[in-house]
Amino acid sequence: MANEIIYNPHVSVDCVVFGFDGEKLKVLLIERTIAENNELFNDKKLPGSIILADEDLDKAASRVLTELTGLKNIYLSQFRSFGGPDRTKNPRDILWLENTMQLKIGRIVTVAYVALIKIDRKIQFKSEIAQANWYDLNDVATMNLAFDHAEIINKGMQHIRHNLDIEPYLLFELLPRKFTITQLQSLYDTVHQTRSDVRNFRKKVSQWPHVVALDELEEGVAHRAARLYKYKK
Amino acid sequence: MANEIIYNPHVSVDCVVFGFDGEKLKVLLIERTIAENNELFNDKKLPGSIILADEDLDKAASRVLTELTGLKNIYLSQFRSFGGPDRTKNPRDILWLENTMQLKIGRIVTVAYVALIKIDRKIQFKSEIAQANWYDLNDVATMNLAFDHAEIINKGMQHIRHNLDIEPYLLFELLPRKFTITQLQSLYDTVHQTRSDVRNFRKKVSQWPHVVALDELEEGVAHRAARLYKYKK
DNA sequence: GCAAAAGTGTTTCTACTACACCCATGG
DNA sequence: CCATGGGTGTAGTAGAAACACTTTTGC
Repeated sequence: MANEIIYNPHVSVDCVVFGFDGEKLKVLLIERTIAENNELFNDKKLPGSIILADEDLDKAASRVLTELTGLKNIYLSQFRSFGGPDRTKNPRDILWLENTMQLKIGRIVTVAYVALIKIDRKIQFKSEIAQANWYDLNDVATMNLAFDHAEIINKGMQHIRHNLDIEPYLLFELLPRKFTITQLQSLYDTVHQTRSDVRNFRKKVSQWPHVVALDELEEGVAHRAARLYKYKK
Repeated sequence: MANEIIYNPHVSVDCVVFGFDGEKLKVLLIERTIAENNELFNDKKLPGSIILADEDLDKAASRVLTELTGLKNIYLSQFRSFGGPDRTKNPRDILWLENTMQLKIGRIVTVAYVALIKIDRKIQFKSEIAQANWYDLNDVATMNLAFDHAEIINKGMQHIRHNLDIEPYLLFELLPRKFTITQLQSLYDTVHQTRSDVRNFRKKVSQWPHVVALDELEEGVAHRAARLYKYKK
Protein backbone atom coordinates (compact mmCIF):
# COMPACT_ATOMS: atom_id res chain seq x y z
CA MET A 1 0.00 0.00 0.00
CA ALA A 2 1.32 3.41 -0.93
CA ASN A 3 1.88 5.95 1.78
CA GLU A 4 -1.26 7.89 2.29
CA ILE A 5 -1.00 11.64 2.33
CA ILE A 6 -2.02 12.89 5.74
CA TYR A 7 -3.22 16.46 5.98
CA ASN A 8 -3.49 18.71 8.98
CA PRO A 9 -6.98 20.08 8.34
CA HIS A 10 -6.66 22.83 10.95
CA VAL A 11 -3.88 24.90 9.46
CA SER A 12 -3.38 26.24 5.96
CA VAL A 13 -0.98 28.51 4.10
CA ASP A 14 -1.89 31.20 1.56
CA CYS A 15 0.49 32.98 -0.79
CA VAL A 16 0.02 36.59 -1.86
CA VAL A 17 2.23 36.92 -4.92
CA PHE A 18 2.72 40.45 -6.24
CA GLY A 19 3.99 41.45 -9.66
CA PHE A 20 4.44 44.70 -11.56
CA ASP A 21 3.67 44.96 -15.27
CA GLY A 22 5.50 48.27 -15.77
CA GLU A 23 2.41 50.25 -14.90
CA LYS A 24 0.33 48.62 -12.23
CA LEU A 25 0.68 46.24 -9.33
CA LYS A 26 -0.76 42.80 -9.91
CA VAL A 27 -1.65 39.93 -7.67
CA LEU A 28 -1.74 36.26 -8.61
CA LEU A 29 -5.08 34.51 -8.15
CA ILE A 30 -6.45 31.07 -8.86
CA GLU A 31 -9.73 30.50 -10.67
CA ARG A 32 -12.26 28.62 -8.64
CA THR A 33 -15.46 27.00 -9.89
CA ILE A 34 -18.15 25.77 -7.57
CA ALA A 35 -21.19 23.72 -8.51
CA GLU A 36 -24.02 25.22 -6.53
CA ASN A 37 -27.73 24.43 -7.07
CA ASN A 38 -26.91 22.98 -10.49
CA GLU A 39 -25.22 26.20 -11.50
CA LEU A 40 -21.56 26.86 -11.89
CA PHE A 41 -20.25 29.74 -9.86
CA ASN A 42 -16.87 31.34 -10.59
CA ASP A 43 -14.67 33.31 -8.32
CA LYS A 44 -11.03 33.67 -7.38
CA LYS A 45 -8.83 32.66 -4.51
CA LEU A 46 -5.26 32.98 -3.38
CA PRO A 47 -2.94 30.07 -4.06
CA GLY A 48 -3.12 28.20 -0.77
CA SER A 49 -4.06 24.94 0.88
CA ILE A 50 -4.07 23.08 4.16
CA ILE A 51 -0.69 21.77 5.23
CA LEU A 52 0.54 18.22 5.61
CA ALA A 53 0.56 16.63 9.02
CA ASP A 54 4.29 16.88 9.52
CA GLU A 55 5.26 19.76 7.31
CA ASP A 56 7.09 22.98 8.11
CA LEU A 57 5.04 26.10 7.38
CA ASP A 58 7.58 27.68 5.06
CA LYS A 59 7.97 24.46 3.12
CA ALA A 60 4.21 24.08 2.90
CA ALA A 61 3.91 27.55 1.37
CA SER A 62 6.53 26.77 -1.30
CA ARG A 63 5.02 23.40 -2.08
CA VAL A 64 1.50 24.74 -2.41
CA LEU A 65 2.58 27.61 -4.63
CA THR A 66 4.43 25.22 -6.92
CA GLU A 67 1.53 22.80 -7.09
CA LEU A 68 -0.99 25.46 -7.95
CA THR A 69 1.02 27.68 -10.27
CA GLY A 70 4.15 25.85 -11.34
CA LEU A 71 6.29 28.64 -9.83
CA LYS A 72 9.49 27.34 -8.25
CA ASN A 73 12.16 28.83 -6.02
CA ILE A 74 10.12 31.86 -5.07
CA TYR A 75 11.16 33.64 -1.91
CA LEU A 76 8.12 33.60 0.33
CA SER A 77 7.99 35.54 3.53
CA GLN A 78 5.45 34.94 6.26
CA PHE A 79 3.62 38.06 7.33
CA ARG A 80 0.52 37.22 9.33
CA SER A 81 -1.99 34.60 10.40
CA PHE A 82 -5.74 34.76 10.06
CA GLY A 83 -7.87 32.69 12.34
CA GLY A 84 -11.25 34.21 13.00
CA PRO A 85 -13.76 31.40 13.60
CA ASP A 86 -15.98 32.96 10.91
CA ARG A 87 -13.48 32.82 8.12
CA THR A 88 -14.52 29.30 7.21
CA LYS A 89 -18.24 29.77 7.71
CA ASN A 90 -19.36 30.78 4.22
CA PRO A 91 -21.35 27.77 2.87
CA ARG A 92 -19.82 28.17 -0.57
CA ASP A 93 -16.32 27.96 0.89
CA ILE A 94 -17.20 24.96 3.05
CA LEU A 95 -18.69 23.15 0.08
CA TRP A 96 -15.63 23.80 -2.01
CA LEU A 97 -13.24 22.75 0.75
CA GLU A 98 -14.98 19.46 1.42
CA ASN A 99 -15.24 18.63 -2.27
CA THR A 100 -11.62 19.47 -2.93
CA MET A 101 -10.06 17.93 0.14
CA GLN A 102 -12.42 15.03 0.73
CA LEU A 103 -12.22 15.90 4.41
CA LYS A 104 -14.60 17.22 6.97
CA ILE A 105 -13.34 20.72 7.67
CA GLY A 106 -13.88 22.84 10.75
CA ARG A 107 -12.19 26.13 11.44
CA ILE A 108 -8.92 26.70 9.65
CA VAL A 109 -6.18 29.04 10.80
CA THR A 110 -4.21 30.22 7.80
CA VAL A 111 -0.65 31.49 7.77
CA ALA A 112 -0.17 34.03 4.99
CA TYR A 113 2.98 34.60 2.94
CA VAL A 114 3.98 37.30 0.48
CA ALA A 115 6.29 37.11 -2.51
CA LEU A 116 7.48 39.65 -5.05
CA ILE A 117 8.23 38.39 -8.52
CA LYS A 118 9.25 39.67 -11.91
CA ILE A 119 6.24 39.51 -14.15
CA ASP A 120 8.25 39.88 -17.34
CA ARG A 121 9.81 36.49 -17.54
CA LYS A 122 7.23 34.95 -19.78
CA ILE A 123 5.65 33.02 -17.03
CA GLN A 124 3.79 29.90 -17.92
CA PHE A 125 1.52 28.89 -15.15
CA LYS A 126 1.79 25.13 -15.26
CA SER A 127 -0.44 23.18 -12.99
CA GLU A 128 -2.79 20.31 -13.57
CA ILE A 129 -5.07 21.28 -10.76
CA ALA A 130 -5.45 25.03 -11.08
CA GLN A 131 -5.45 27.98 -13.45
CA ALA A 132 -3.56 31.03 -12.22
CA ASN A 133 -3.74 34.59 -13.57
CA TRP A 134 -2.59 38.09 -12.77
CA TYR A 135 -5.17 40.64 -11.66
CA ASP A 136 -4.88 44.35 -11.07
CA LEU A 137 -4.48 45.00 -7.39
CA ASN A 138 -6.92 47.90 -7.70
CA ASP A 139 -9.63 45.62 -9.02
CA VAL A 140 -9.40 43.21 -6.11
CA ALA A 141 -11.73 45.34 -3.99
CA THR A 142 -14.58 44.74 -6.43
CA MET A 143 -13.96 41.07 -7.19
CA ASN A 144 -15.48 37.98 -5.65
CA LEU A 145 -12.83 36.35 -3.54
CA ALA A 146 -12.93 33.21 -1.44
CA PHE A 147 -12.83 33.29 2.36
CA ASP A 148 -11.17 36.42 3.74
CA HIS A 149 -8.70 36.55 0.88
CA ALA A 150 -9.44 40.19 0.11
CA GLU A 151 -8.34 41.10 3.61
CA ILE A 152 -5.27 38.92 3.35
CA ILE A 153 -4.23 40.69 0.16
CA ASN A 154 -4.69 44.08 1.79
CA LYS A 155 -2.63 43.13 4.79
CA GLY A 156 0.00 41.70 2.48
CA MET A 157 0.30 44.95 0.60
CA GLN A 158 0.59 46.87 3.85
CA HIS A 159 3.34 44.54 4.89
CA ILE A 160 5.26 45.13 1.67
CA ARG A 161 4.91 48.89 1.94
CA HIS A 162 6.12 48.74 5.50
CA ASN A 163 9.11 46.64 4.59
CA LEU A 164 10.16 48.70 1.62
CA ASP A 165 10.90 51.59 3.93
CA ILE A 166 13.49 49.45 5.56
CA GLU A 167 14.74 47.39 2.62
CA PRO A 168 14.35 49.49 -0.51
CA TYR A 169 16.11 46.90 -2.63
CA LEU A 170 12.96 44.78 -2.47
CA LEU A 171 11.66 46.91 -5.33
CA PHE A 172 14.04 45.21 -7.72
CA GLU A 173 12.36 41.88 -7.08
CA LEU A 174 9.43 43.25 -9.02
CA LEU A 175 11.29 44.80 -11.94
CA PRO A 176 12.66 43.04 -15.00
CA ARG A 177 16.39 42.46 -14.96
CA LYS A 178 16.84 45.41 -17.30
CA PHE A 179 14.69 48.39 -16.51
CA THR A 180 14.47 52.13 -17.08
CA ILE A 181 14.56 54.76 -14.39
CA THR A 182 11.03 55.71 -15.35
CA GLN A 183 9.84 52.19 -14.63
CA LEU A 184 11.66 52.22 -11.31
CA GLN A 185 10.07 55.52 -10.38
CA SER A 186 6.64 54.39 -11.46
CA LEU A 187 6.93 51.31 -9.25
CA TYR A 188 8.37 53.31 -6.38
CA ASP A 189 5.54 55.81 -6.52
CA THR A 190 2.93 53.11 -6.87
CA VAL A 191 3.91 51.26 -3.75
CA HIS A 192 4.65 54.38 -1.73
CA GLN A 193 1.50 56.09 -2.98
CA THR A 194 3.50 59.20 -3.82
CA ARG A 195 4.30 61.27 -6.92
CA SER A 196 7.92 62.12 -6.72
CA ASP A 197 9.69 64.72 -8.78
CA VAL A 198 11.56 63.35 -11.80
CA ARG A 199 14.80 65.20 -11.13
CA ASN A 200 14.87 64.53 -7.43
CA PHE A 201 14.13 60.89 -8.04
CA ARG A 202 16.94 60.50 -10.58
CA LYS A 203 19.29 62.29 -8.23
CA LYS A 204 18.38 59.89 -5.43
CA VAL A 205 18.73 56.81 -7.62
CA SER A 206 22.11 57.97 -8.88
CA GLN A 207 23.39 57.56 -5.30
CA TRP A 208 22.14 54.00 -5.05
CA PRO A 209 25.33 52.05 -5.70
CA HIS A 210 23.55 48.90 -6.80
CA VAL A 211 21.69 50.50 -9.67
CA VAL A 212 24.11 50.52 -12.59
CA ALA A 213 23.64 51.91 -16.08
CA LEU A 214 23.98 49.56 -19.02
CA ASP A 215 25.26 50.37 -22.49
CA GLU A 216 21.85 49.63 -23.83
CA LEU A 217 18.72 51.53 -24.70
CA GLU A 218 15.09 50.60 -24.83
CA GLU A 219 13.87 49.42 -28.21
CA GLY A 220 10.67 49.76 -30.15
CA VAL A 221 9.26 52.84 -28.48
CA ALA A 222 7.73 55.75 -30.38
CA HIS A 223 9.86 58.35 -28.67
CA ARG A 224 13.35 58.89 -27.40
CA ALA A 225 14.64 55.57 -26.10
CA ALA A 226 15.50 55.43 -22.42
CA ARG A 227 18.72 54.05 -21.00
CA LEU A 228 18.49 50.63 -19.36
CA TYR A 229 19.78 49.86 -15.89
CA LYS A 230 20.25 46.76 -13.83
CA TYR A 231 20.34 45.96 -10.15
CA LYS A 232 23.69 44.50 -9.23
CA LYS A 233 24.58 42.36 -6.24
CA MET B 1 -24.25 18.68 32.56
CA ALA B 2 -22.12 21.78 32.25
CA ASN B 3 -20.78 22.74 28.86
CA GLU B 4 -17.49 21.09 28.34
CA ILE B 5 -14.61 23.27 27.24
CA ILE B 6 -13.48 22.16 23.82
CA TYR B 7 -9.93 22.99 22.81
CA ASN B 8 -8.38 23.13 19.39
CA PRO B 9 -5.18 21.20 20.14
CA HIS B 10 -3.49 22.18 16.88
CA VAL B 11 -3.19 25.93 17.34
CA SER B 12 -1.91 27.97 20.26
CA VAL B 13 -1.19 31.59 21.08
CA ASP B 14 1.85 32.95 22.93
CA CYS B 15 2.25 36.44 24.35
CA VAL B 16 5.59 38.24 24.52
CA VAL B 17 4.99 41.02 27.02
CA PHE B 18 7.73 43.63 27.28
CA GLY B 19 8.23 46.08 30.09
CA PHE B 20 10.83 48.70 31.01
CA ASP B 21 11.92 49.22 34.60
CA GLY B 22 13.59 52.57 33.96
CA GLU B 23 16.88 50.90 33.15
CA LYS B 24 16.44 47.64 31.31
CA LEU B 25 13.97 45.88 29.09
CA LYS B 26 12.08 43.06 30.72
CA VAL B 27 10.00 40.20 29.46
CA LEU B 28 7.20 38.47 31.29
CA LEU B 29 7.63 34.73 31.82
CA ILE B 30 5.72 31.99 33.60
CA GLU B 31 7.35 29.54 35.97
CA ARG B 32 7.01 25.95 34.87
CA THR B 33 7.67 22.85 36.95
CA ILE B 34 7.90 19.40 35.47
CA ALA B 35 8.10 16.12 37.34
CA GLU B 36 10.66 14.08 35.49
CA ASN B 37 12.19 10.85 36.77
CA ASN B 38 11.02 11.67 40.28
CA GLU B 39 12.79 14.97 40.16
CA LEU B 40 11.30 18.40 39.80
CA PHE B 41 12.63 20.41 36.94
CA ASN B 42 12.09 24.18 36.72
CA ASP B 43 12.13 26.38 33.71
CA LYS B 44 10.23 29.27 32.17
CA LYS B 45 7.79 29.74 29.38
CA LEU B 46 5.86 32.48 27.68
CA PRO B 47 2.28 33.02 28.76
CA GLY B 48 0.43 31.02 26.13
CA SER B 49 -1.90 28.10 25.55
CA ILE B 50 -3.84 26.24 22.92
CA ILE B 51 -6.96 28.00 21.74
CA LEU B 52 -10.59 27.04 22.14
CA ALA B 53 -12.36 25.30 19.30
CA ASP B 54 -14.38 28.31 18.24
CA GLU B 55 -12.28 31.20 19.43
CA ASP B 56 -10.82 34.14 17.55
CA LEU B 57 -7.02 34.31 17.71
CA ASP B 58 -6.86 37.83 19.13
CA LYS B 59 -9.44 36.98 21.77
CA ALA B 60 -7.58 33.80 22.64
CA ALA B 61 -4.39 35.77 23.23
CA SER B 62 -6.15 38.19 25.59
CA ARG B 63 -7.92 35.43 27.43
CA VAL B 64 -4.78 33.38 27.91
CA LEU B 65 -2.78 36.35 29.13
CA THR B 66 -5.47 37.20 31.66
CA GLU B 67 -5.76 33.63 32.88
CA LEU B 68 -2.04 33.22 33.37
CA THR B 69 -1.09 36.64 34.71
CA GLY B 70 -4.23 38.50 35.73
CA LEU B 71 -3.38 41.29 33.26
CA LYS B 72 -6.46 42.75 31.60
CA ASN B 73 -7.08 45.09 28.68
CA ILE B 74 -3.60 44.77 27.30
CA TYR B 75 -3.16 45.70 23.66
CA LEU B 76 -1.73 42.62 21.99
CA SER B 77 -0.51 42.69 18.43
CA GLN B 78 0.07 39.58 16.39
CA PHE B 79 3.52 39.46 14.82
CA ARG B 80 4.31 35.97 13.59
CA SER B 81 3.46 32.29 13.61
CA PHE B 82 5.78 29.43 14.44
CA GLY B 83 4.96 26.02 13.11
CA GLY B 84 8.02 23.89 12.54
CA PRO B 85 7.09 20.23 13.08
CA ASP B 86 9.99 19.96 15.55
CA ARG B 87 8.86 22.67 17.90
CA THR B 88 6.72 20.23 19.86
CA LYS B 89 9.14 17.34 19.83
CA ASN B 90 11.06 17.89 23.07
CA PRO B 91 9.95 15.06 25.43
CA ARG B 92 9.86 17.43 28.37
CA ASP B 93 7.51 19.76 26.54
CA ILE B 94 5.28 16.91 25.40
CA LEU B 95 5.06 15.55 28.90
CA TRP B 96 4.15 18.93 30.29
CA LEU B 97 1.55 19.56 27.60
CA GLU B 98 -0.20 16.27 28.06
CA ASN B 99 -0.24 16.61 31.83
CA THR B 100 -1.51 20.15 31.71
CA MET B 101 -4.06 19.79 28.96
CA GLN B 102 -5.15 16.21 29.51
CA LEU B 103 -5.07 15.84 25.74
CA LYS B 104 -2.99 13.91 23.28
CA ILE B 105 -0.94 16.57 21.52
CA GLY B 106 0.66 16.42 18.11
CA ARG B 107 2.24 19.31 16.31
CA ILE B 108 1.11 22.75 17.41
CA VAL B 109 1.28 25.88 15.31
CA THR B 110 1.54 28.89 17.57
CA VAL B 111 0.55 32.44 16.76
CA ALA B 112 2.70 34.90 18.66
CA TYR B 113 1.65 38.30 20.00
CA VAL B 114 3.60 41.18 21.49
CA ALA B 115 2.51 43.73 24.04
CA LEU B 116 4.23 46.72 25.62
CA ILE B 117 3.20 47.59 29.12
CA LYS B 118 4.04 50.04 31.88
CA ILE B 119 5.91 48.14 34.52
CA ASP B 120 5.45 50.83 37.14
CA ARG B 121 1.82 50.34 37.93
CA LYS B 122 2.30 48.09 40.88
CA ILE B 123 1.38 45.01 39.01
CA GLN B 124 0.05 42.12 40.99
CA PHE B 125 0.20 38.99 38.96
CA LYS B 126 -2.96 37.27 40.01
CA SER B 127 -3.58 33.83 38.69
CA GLU B 128 -4.47 30.57 40.34
CA ILE B 129 -2.76 28.50 37.74
CA ALA B 130 0.53 30.24 37.13
CA GLN B 131 3.24 32.40 38.61
CA ALA B 132 4.47 35.21 36.38
CA ASN B 133 7.62 37.30 36.77
CA TRP B 134 9.68 39.87 34.93
CA TYR B 135 13.09 38.81 33.61
CA ASP B 136 15.85 40.86 32.05
CA LEU B 137 15.69 40.53 28.31
CA ASN B 138 19.47 40.18 28.25
CA ASP B 139 19.33 37.14 30.48
CA VAL B 140 16.89 35.26 28.30
CA ALA B 141 19.66 33.92 26.07
CA THR B 142 21.11 31.96 28.98
CA MET B 143 17.87 30.73 30.53
CA ASN B 144 16.03 27.47 30.08
CA LEU B 145 12.92 28.19 28.09
CA ALA B 146 10.17 25.88 26.91
CA PHE B 147 9.67 24.99 23.24
CA ASP B 148 11.07 27.60 20.86
CA HIS B 149 10.16 30.43 23.20
CA ALA B 150 13.64 31.95 23.10
CA GLU B 151 13.29 32.36 19.36
CA ILE B 152 9.80 33.78 19.72
CA ILE B 153 11.07 36.41 22.16
CA ASN B 154 13.87 37.37 19.78
CA LYS B 155 11.55 37.72 16.86
CA GLY B 156 9.17 39.72 19.03
CA MET B 157 11.92 42.16 19.97
CA GLN B 158 12.90 42.52 16.33
CA HIS B 159 9.31 43.26 15.52
CA ILE B 160 9.12 45.99 18.14
CA ARG B 161 12.34 47.62 17.00
CA HIS B 162 11.12 47.52 13.44
CA ASN B 163 7.80 49.10 14.35
CA LEU B 164 9.28 51.83 16.49
CA ASP B 165 10.96 53.28 13.44
CA ILE B 166 7.53 53.81 11.99
CA GLU B 167 5.48 54.54 15.10
CA PRO B 168 7.77 56.18 17.65
CA TYR B 169 4.87 56.81 20.02
CA LEU B 170 4.94 53.11 20.92
CA LEU B 171 7.75 53.97 23.33
CA PHE B 172 5.27 55.63 25.64
CA GLU B 173 3.46 52.35 26.15
CA LEU B 174 6.50 51.27 28.13
CA LEU B 175 6.98 54.38 30.24
CA PRO B 176 5.08 55.37 33.35
CA ARG B 177 2.43 58.04 32.80
CA LYS B 178 4.79 60.63 34.23
CA PHE B 179 8.37 60.28 33.12
CA THR B 180 11.59 62.25 32.82
CA ILE B 181 13.40 62.97 29.58
CA THR B 182 16.30 60.94 30.88
CA GLN B 183 14.05 57.90 31.25
CA LEU B 184 12.70 58.45 27.76
CA GLN B 185 16.20 58.70 26.36
CA SER B 186 17.37 55.64 28.22
CA LEU B 187 14.47 53.62 26.81
CA TYR B 188 14.97 55.05 23.34
CA ASP B 189 18.64 54.16 23.33
CA THR B 190 17.98 50.72 24.74
CA VAL B 191 15.58 49.68 22.05
CA HIS B 192 17.48 51.38 19.25
CA GLN B 193 20.77 50.11 20.53
CA THR B 194 22.28 53.58 20.30
CA ARG B 195 23.81 56.18 22.64
CA SER B 196 22.41 59.49 21.65
CA ASP B 197 23.70 62.86 22.71
CA VAL B 198 21.78 64.45 25.60
CA ARG B 199 21.37 67.84 23.97
CA ASN B 200 20.41 66.51 20.58
CA PHE B 201 17.95 64.14 22.15
CA ARG B 202 16.26 66.87 24.16
CA LYS B 203 16.11 69.04 21.06
CA LYS B 204 14.44 66.24 19.14
CA VAL B 205 11.94 65.50 21.88
CA SER B 206 11.05 69.17 22.21
CA GLN B 207 9.65 68.96 18.66
CA TRP B 208 7.43 65.99 19.52
CA PRO B 209 4.11 67.72 20.06
CA HIS B 210 2.66 64.93 22.19
CA VAL B 211 5.32 65.10 24.86
CA VAL B 212 4.25 67.84 27.23
CA ALA B 213 5.99 69.18 30.32
CA LEU B 214 4.19 69.00 33.63
CA ASP B 215 4.44 71.44 36.52
CA GLU B 216 5.95 68.68 38.58
CA LEU B 217 9.37 67.45 39.50
CA GLU B 218 10.72 64.09 40.47
CA GLU B 219 10.81 63.43 44.18
CA GLY B 220 13.10 61.59 46.51
CA VAL B 221 16.27 61.66 44.44
CA ALA B 222 19.68 62.54 45.83
CA HIS B 223 20.41 65.16 43.22
CA ARG B 224 18.67 67.89 41.27
CA ALA B 225 15.11 66.75 40.60
CA ALA B 226 14.16 66.30 36.97
CA ARG B 227 11.07 67.74 35.36
CA LEU B 228 8.26 65.29 34.66
CA TYR B 229 6.56 64.96 31.30
CA LYS B 230 3.55 63.11 30.01
CA TYR B 231 2.48 61.73 26.68
CA LYS B 232 -0.74 63.39 25.59
CA LYS B 233 -3.28 62.08 23.10
C1' DG C 1 7.41 69.55 -37.36
C1' DC C 2 5.04 67.69 -33.65
C1' DA C 3 3.85 64.44 -30.13
C1' DA C 4 5.81 61.92 -26.31
C1' DA C 5 8.74 60.80 -23.12
C1' DA C 6 13.97 61.32 -21.62
C1' DG C 7 16.99 63.80 -19.29
C1' DT C 8 19.35 67.68 -16.69
C1' DG C 9 21.04 71.98 -11.97
C1' DT C 10 20.33 75.25 -8.59
C1' DT C 11 18.47 76.97 -4.42
C1' DT C 12 16.08 76.39 -0.13
C1' DC C 13 14.86 74.18 3.95
C1' DT C 14 15.06 70.81 7.32
C1' DA C 15 16.95 67.34 10.23
C1' DC C 16 20.87 65.32 12.28
C1' DT C 17 25.78 65.66 14.17
C1' DA C 18 29.47 67.18 17.04
C1' DC C 19 30.79 69.34 20.97
C1' DA C 20 31.56 71.53 26.83
C1' DC C 21 29.98 73.73 30.57
C1' DC C 22 26.98 75.54 34.52
C1' DC C 23 22.95 74.30 37.69
C1' DA C 24 20.34 72.42 41.57
C1' DT C 25 19.96 69.30 45.26
C1' DG C 26 20.89 65.94 49.09
C1' DG C 27 24.00 64.13 52.01
C1' DC D 1 31.62 71.35 49.69
C1' DC D 2 31.23 67.75 46.76
C1' DA D 3 29.05 64.03 44.21
C1' DT D 4 25.32 63.19 41.17
C1' DG D 5 22.64 63.69 37.53
C1' DG D 6 19.74 67.87 35.19
C1' DG D 7 19.75 70.99 31.80
C1' DT D 8 21.32 74.31 27.97
C1' DG D 9 23.27 76.63 22.48
C1' DT D 10 25.82 77.01 18.24
C1' DA D 11 27.93 75.83 13.99
C1' DG D 12 28.48 72.51 10.27
C1' DT D 13 26.74 68.98 7.13
C1' DA D 14 23.83 65.98 4.43
C1' DG D 15 19.67 64.76 2.47
C1' DA D 16 14.90 66.11 0.77
C1' DA D 17 11.92 69.38 -1.73
C1' DA D 18 10.64 72.87 -5.01
C1' DC D 19 10.94 74.27 -9.53
C1' DA D 20 11.19 74.63 -15.92
C1' DC D 21 13.26 73.83 -19.85
C1' DT D 22 16.04 71.27 -23.66
C1' DT D 23 16.87 66.74 -26.10
C1' DT D 24 15.91 62.76 -28.85
C1' DT D 25 13.17 59.91 -31.60
C1' DG D 26 9.31 57.88 -34.43
C1' DC D 27 5.70 58.96 -37.14
